[in-house]
Order: sequence, then C-alpha cells, then structure tokens
Amino acid sequence: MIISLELDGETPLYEQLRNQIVIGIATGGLAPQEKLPTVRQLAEDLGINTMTVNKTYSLLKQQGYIVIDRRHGAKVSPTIDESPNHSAELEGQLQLIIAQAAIRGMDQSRFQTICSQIFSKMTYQH
Amino acid sequence: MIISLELDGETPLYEQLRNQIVIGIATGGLAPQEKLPTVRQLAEDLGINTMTVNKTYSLLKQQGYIVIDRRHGAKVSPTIDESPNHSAELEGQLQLIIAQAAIRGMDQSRFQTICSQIFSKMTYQH
Amino acid sequence: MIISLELDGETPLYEQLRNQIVIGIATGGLAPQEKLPTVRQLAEDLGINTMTVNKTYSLLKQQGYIVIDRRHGAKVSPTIDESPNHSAELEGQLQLIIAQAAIRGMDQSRFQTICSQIFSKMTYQH
Amino acid sequence: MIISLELDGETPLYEQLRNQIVIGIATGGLAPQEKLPTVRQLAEDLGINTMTVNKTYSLLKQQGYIVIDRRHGAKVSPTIDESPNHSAELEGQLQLIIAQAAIRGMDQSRFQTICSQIFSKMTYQH
DNA sequence: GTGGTCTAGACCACT
DNA sequence: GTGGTCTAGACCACC
Repeated sequence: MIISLELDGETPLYEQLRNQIVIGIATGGLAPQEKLPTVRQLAEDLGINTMTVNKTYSLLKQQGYIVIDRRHGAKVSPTIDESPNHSAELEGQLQLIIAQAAIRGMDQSRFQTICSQIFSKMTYQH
Repeated sequence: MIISLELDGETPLYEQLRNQIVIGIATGGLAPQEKLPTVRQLAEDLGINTMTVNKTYSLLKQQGYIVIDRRHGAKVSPTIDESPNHSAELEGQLQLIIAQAAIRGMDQSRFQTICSQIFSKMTYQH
Repeated sequence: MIISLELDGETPLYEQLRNQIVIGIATGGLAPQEKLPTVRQLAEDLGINTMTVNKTYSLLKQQGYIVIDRRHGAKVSPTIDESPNHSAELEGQLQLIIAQAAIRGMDQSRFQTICSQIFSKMTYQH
Repeated sequence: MIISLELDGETPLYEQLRNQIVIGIATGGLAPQEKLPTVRQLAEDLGINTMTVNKTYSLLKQQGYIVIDRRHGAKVSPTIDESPNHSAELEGQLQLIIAQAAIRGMDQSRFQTICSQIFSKMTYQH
C-alpha cells in the first residue's frame, strides 16, 4: 500500500495518514486482521516523527478501525462497528459537497456516475 | 436565512460560516445578486468577532461565490464559474466519505438515495 | 482547586491530571461552565510539559467532561451526557475493588459507610 | 474457573490475569489452599507467554494472595493479611469511581444496590 | 522489539 | 494569547 503525504498541506499529517489508512481498509489494500507497520517503521518510511504516527494509530484505534495487540502491534480490526450516528454526520458532509458541486455546474447524473465509480473500488465486506 | 455556529466544534468559525453561506446559495436561501449583511451586522448577530466574518467574506470572494463592491457591500455573484479542476478535488473528498460509509456498512443504493434527497433541495440554476 | 501529581508514580501524568479534574468536577471544585487554566499556565504551575496537559484536555474533551471554545479556551461542559454503557464498566471496576476489600476483611456495612462518606462530598447536579 | 483475557485491551495481560484470580479467590472459585495450575500449563491454556504468567504469580505472591512452594507449585494462601493501609488505597479508587458515577447521573441508592449485589457473591471467609 | 509516555522547544491557525 | 501540530530524542512497560 502506497502512502503519500503533503508535508506543506493544510491537513495535519496525522489526519492525512489516518484518511489514507481508512481508504486502504475500504479498498482492500489493507485486509481485516492484516498487520500494520510498526510505529517506528512507518515513521521512518514516511520521514516523519514517531509521535505523529503514534497519534494516527491512537485515533484509528479510538474510532474502531484498528486494534492494538500488546504482543504483535497494530492490525486492522476483524470487524468494524456499524456506528449508528454516522449517518447524520455523513449527510452533513454530503450536503456541503453536493452544494458545491451543484453551484459548479455538475448535474446529478454526473455526480452519481462518479460515486458509482468510487463505490466499485470499495471491496470491504462485513 | 438561519445560520448556527458550533462555538465548541472542531471546524473553524470562519469555515462553518463559509460553508453555511455556500449551502444557502445552492439551496436558494441566497439568490444570485442578493445582498449579504454587512460584516459588522453579521458579526453582531452571530456574536462573533468582525475579523472572523471578514475572513469568511474574503474567502468566499476569492472562491468566486460572492463579489464585494466597496459602495454597496457584498452580494452573491451573478454567475459562478464552473471551475474545471473542482472535479478532482471533489473526487478526493468523495473517496474518503464513501470509504467510511462502506466500512460502516452502508450499501450503494442507500447512499445514492441520500444523495438524491440532498440534490432535490438544490435549486441553483446556471 | 489543588492538584498534586506523583511524578514517579506508575499512573501516567496525563491520567492523574485527568482523574483529579474529574473529581474536581464531581465535588464542585470546578463548576459547570467554569473556565479551566490555559494549557501553558497549568503546565507551568505543575512543572510539566504543555503536551502532557494538552493530552489531558483532549482526553477530557473526548470523554465529554469539558468543551473547548476556540475563543476562550477550555471550560467544564455545561451538561455531561449520561453515558449508557458506563454502567457495565462501573460494575467491572467495582467487582474488583469489592473482591479485594472482602479478602482484606472489610465487611459490607463498613464498605457502605465509606461509600456514603465519599458520596456526600459529590455536589454535581444534573 | 474460567479466565478470559482481552488481548487488545488497555490493561496489561499480567494485570488482567491477576485481577481475575483475585476475584476467583473472593467469590470462591478458588478456595484457600487450593492449588493453582503451573505457570507452564496456564500459559499454554491461555495462549500467552510463560513470562507473563510468571509475573502474575510473583505479583500475587508479593501481595499475599498466594504462596509458592518450590515442590508443590503455587496455591492460594491459607490466610490473607488484613492489610491495614489497604483502606487508604481503597478510598482513593472509590473516590474516582464514585465521582464518575455521580457525573454520569447515577444516584447513591442505585450505586448501593449494585454494591450489594456484588457483595452477595463474595464468599471468602476469614 | 512493540507501543506508550514525557520533555523541550518550535511554529501555526484561529479569534 | 488560545489550543493544535510537529520534531528529535529519550526512557519505560509489556511481552
């Protein structure tokens, strides 16, 4: 799995990293139960501080995407909870994105096509 | 048009405000050419600093959503560019949102339904 | 409100700090809406690093005990959710404590007396 | 006696194990003088490292819960000290637990009821 | 060898 | 002036 960070972007590094790992899980780049790199290893590979990776892992753990086994390090959660209130949050995010798309002249069918393309790459199974 | 801010949220105030105005434009709460409140007025109504509102207006102007006339204040742009490179940015945002939705157990048809509902409220016409 | 940390204890500093603030809220040393010291100030007062205080505040925020207002810093939450699954967690903790008390020869009435004394100092109102 | 460990929990394995054995002693699952499994055996049963079990046994011995005889292995102490300074430690733990319970909206009578239920399962006799 | 914690010191975004 | 982020480097607890 390839990870690329924008060092000078506006999104915090730990959040960029978190996002890419989440996408990796959804698209199958990281299978359930698969072991993640160690904090040190990943930090070195990306050229960033171990604390930053540490924060990412803590966040992912707290959100249920990964579990941290004291014996073998971090791995993708075998099952991920179907967070109930996630739906409301999702709608809020979508509303803004769709508002911008509508203003920029994108029609609904084009939007749905893009969604379909993205969805077709999601291989995560419950 | 009603605007509500979460003072203790994670999103910066100026960005929350910007987002709500964009949604207002897309859903018809703010018509093209419609005059916006003065910086001063809006700041007072919302109980926030004028600098914050100022930053929001500057951002909206820079992104083409509003125009600022020194004499008559700010108003919604008569026409908004169909920014071409907006598409790439959109896909990036959607990818993350859809990844999270997929992991949380939402299937594509449910997702499309939600999109349709939101789209049906968008009244902005080019 | 007085806070004292064991620098060489086994409990992490950020957790000791978190615990004392929680107790402060429950016993009225910190009223709802009351402003907490700034991260820098508290770090200096306690002679520890700002990052450590920062972590404490993040944790308290995440657990709903405090809110962080971008304008004025951190303050005690006006209302704190009555976390539903807290009950199970509580029972687990109590079971261990009571087991140890029973083995050490403490009878139930004595235990209840101690609980009553502690409870009488809790002034937090919903 | 059944022991179950959370490999991905926050509590160290040796401590989880220690806690469950203490509860076992208090609730009668392990009688005074009863022999405990060998380090080797227990480690294998639980699928953990022998060092971990070893550490647990050392801890339990040091705290007076078990005695270790080189010839016959470990067994539950025939009598356990009524450690006097245990009381202070107990109060500290209870204070935090009760503070959290109070904030989360639990009233004293409900709390006392839960304590009674737990106490009724404690069978350890001095 | 793993993650967890802490420090000292720095810079940035937000208001 | 607030909290948020990041770094470099260190030590510790756990297994």
